[in-house]
Amino acid sequence: MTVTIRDVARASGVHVSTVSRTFSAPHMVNAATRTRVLTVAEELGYRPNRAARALTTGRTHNLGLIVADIANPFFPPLIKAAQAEARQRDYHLFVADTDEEAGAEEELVQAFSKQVDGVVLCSPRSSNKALERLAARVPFVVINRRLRGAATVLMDVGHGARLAVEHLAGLGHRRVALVAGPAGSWTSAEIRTAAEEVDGVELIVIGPNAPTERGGFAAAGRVRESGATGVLAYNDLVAIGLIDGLGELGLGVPEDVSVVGIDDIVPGRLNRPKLTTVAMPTAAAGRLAVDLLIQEVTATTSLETRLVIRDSTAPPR
Amino acid sequence: MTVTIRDVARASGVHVSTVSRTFSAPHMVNAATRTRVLTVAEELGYRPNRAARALTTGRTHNLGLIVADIANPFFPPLIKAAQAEARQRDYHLFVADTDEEAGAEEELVQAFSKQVDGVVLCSPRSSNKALERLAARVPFVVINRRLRGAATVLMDVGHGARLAVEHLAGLGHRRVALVAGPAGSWTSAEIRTAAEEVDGVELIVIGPNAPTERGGFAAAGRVRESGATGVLAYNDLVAIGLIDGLGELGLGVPEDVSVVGIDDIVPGRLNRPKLTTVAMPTAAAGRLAVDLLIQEVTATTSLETRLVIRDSTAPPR
DNA sequence: AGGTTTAGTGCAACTGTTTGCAGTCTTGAA
DNA sequence: TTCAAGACTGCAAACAGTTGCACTAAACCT
Repeated sequence: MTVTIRDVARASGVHVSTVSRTFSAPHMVNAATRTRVLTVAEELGYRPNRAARALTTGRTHNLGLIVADIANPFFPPLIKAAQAEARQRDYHLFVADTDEEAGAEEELVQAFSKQVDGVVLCSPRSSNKALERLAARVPFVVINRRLRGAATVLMDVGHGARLAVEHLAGLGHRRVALVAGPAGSWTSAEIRTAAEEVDGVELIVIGPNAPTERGGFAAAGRVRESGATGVLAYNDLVAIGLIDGLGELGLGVPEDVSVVGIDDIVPGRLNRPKLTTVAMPTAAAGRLAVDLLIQEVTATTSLETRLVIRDSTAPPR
Repeated sequence: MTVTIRDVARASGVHVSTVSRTFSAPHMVNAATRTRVLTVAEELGYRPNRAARALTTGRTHNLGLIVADIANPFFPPLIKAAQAEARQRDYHLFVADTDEEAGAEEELVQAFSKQVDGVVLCSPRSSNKALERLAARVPFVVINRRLRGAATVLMDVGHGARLAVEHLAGLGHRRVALVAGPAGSWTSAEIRTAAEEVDGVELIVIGPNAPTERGGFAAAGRVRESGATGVLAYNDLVAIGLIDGLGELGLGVPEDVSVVGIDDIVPGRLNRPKLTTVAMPTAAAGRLAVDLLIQEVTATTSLETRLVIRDSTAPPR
């Protein structure tokens, strides 16, 4: 029923090894034979069996991608780009989701290990110890986490945060609130130190907060009390929640207070006012991670972020 | 380096077939031997090689999932659920994206075919002919498309649309606009016929429109001209765009006109006003599709939709 | 006691490809 | 004309498992 390399060999009068070579090392076979084999293969509808190939070569041409939550709007563009890049290079991509549990990461990598040539881990929560253990099992690249010895792609949030605060300063804001993320978050720390570096504005840090819409909503009161006219939120979800919360308190955005988010997720673009935000190069990160994996290079890359100015920022009253 | 079934066999003094059986048919091996083999395997860090297993059994324990656009907010919850279900049943899930091109579907299934036990196709755009051709290659189940002979999971948009219009009618709206989707869309037709069945309201169909925010935005003018006080949009993106467009024309939602969307995507929940919408059971659909695939049953299922009432609907002036 | 079932295990063939090695046949150079 | 060097191609042994069949020994019947 399923047509194998042997069928093709028989039908085209050559040995299986020749058929094999016309697919995996075409230059080693005579042009005439090659086209003959190719046409016969086409007629018979032959497709190489990747499992068999994997068995001998040890390479599966599969990659794994592990993220915290597929449904979190931050990830889909990254997944999409990674998938596209993989496919273009004739790889297939397994996607898995830890549901925000650190333990699941290790378990997933284990499960993947015999089945992929490498895995990309997005913002892994596992300890360094655990990650080193995994490195022994399967090559991987991490996104958004510093980890020496491993291939890494970072997005330079710090730079983006600085741009954001400078943007606010440029509009004339002198008191800027930073609605921070969860305690212990690398990103949150990065944002804070960058924001503090900007001259000419007084920075009030509010937090820690949950990295969600509710977190932003809940922070609205303290933002008002702070007297800030501009605010940088930990991410777009927080920004959206904050704008909502400020609205409840009778403060309009951007008339009364300017808000800038981070991430540039779809809901921010659809929000009213459209969110001014720091765009994270998630697609580029996904692509790059896949490339690094396939080419087996260990490098640390830092991707530029940029500020997208939309409607949630304006000069202060 | 990599530990195989033979290593385990040698170390535990049994034949490879016994080791094989302790993993794939535990009941066929004596309890004592089984535990011995198991502990030895554990010590050696043995993991069955899925490629080799796939080669002999013909089953890969992999599934494919093909959607139009991973980054479209409609899909991630479905992908997430499908992935979780697959993993729970010891399957891995390839995710791929056609980027909205019908041709890519067939190509992708081809590419997957030797590598998966089945694939789930979400709202496939390919012709019936093409799909039948694919059915010969690999088992599949389709989501959101009627296709006789294939396992199918449908979401009953029609019912949801009816509920939506009834909701508007119940609030007192007598003139309701339907901002339809693209011409030739099954969903759009379904929505329309269901909406027309509701008594007591006059339905004005506006469209076809692009199924995007811009499509909704562009339709705002015609909605105003129609004199409708309530509108059912083709989906949440259209609804969000429409609300924006109505705002530009000086019409507030829900004060001046009520809007209900379809899909219940995240951006709708975060919108202001929060969108009243027809919730599609995408997660359930994803789970069910992989179940059907794994159990190899050919069934046609129709999943209930429900109306989620939030802030974009109110009684007319 | 003798025959039959049953549980547990070993044997070896098989899955579809790759690849190092060896052989054949041209070609080109000396 | 002879020899070396390529260019192709065939051979057969892996790769890491699964599984039908045969075999042994113990347990179960009459």
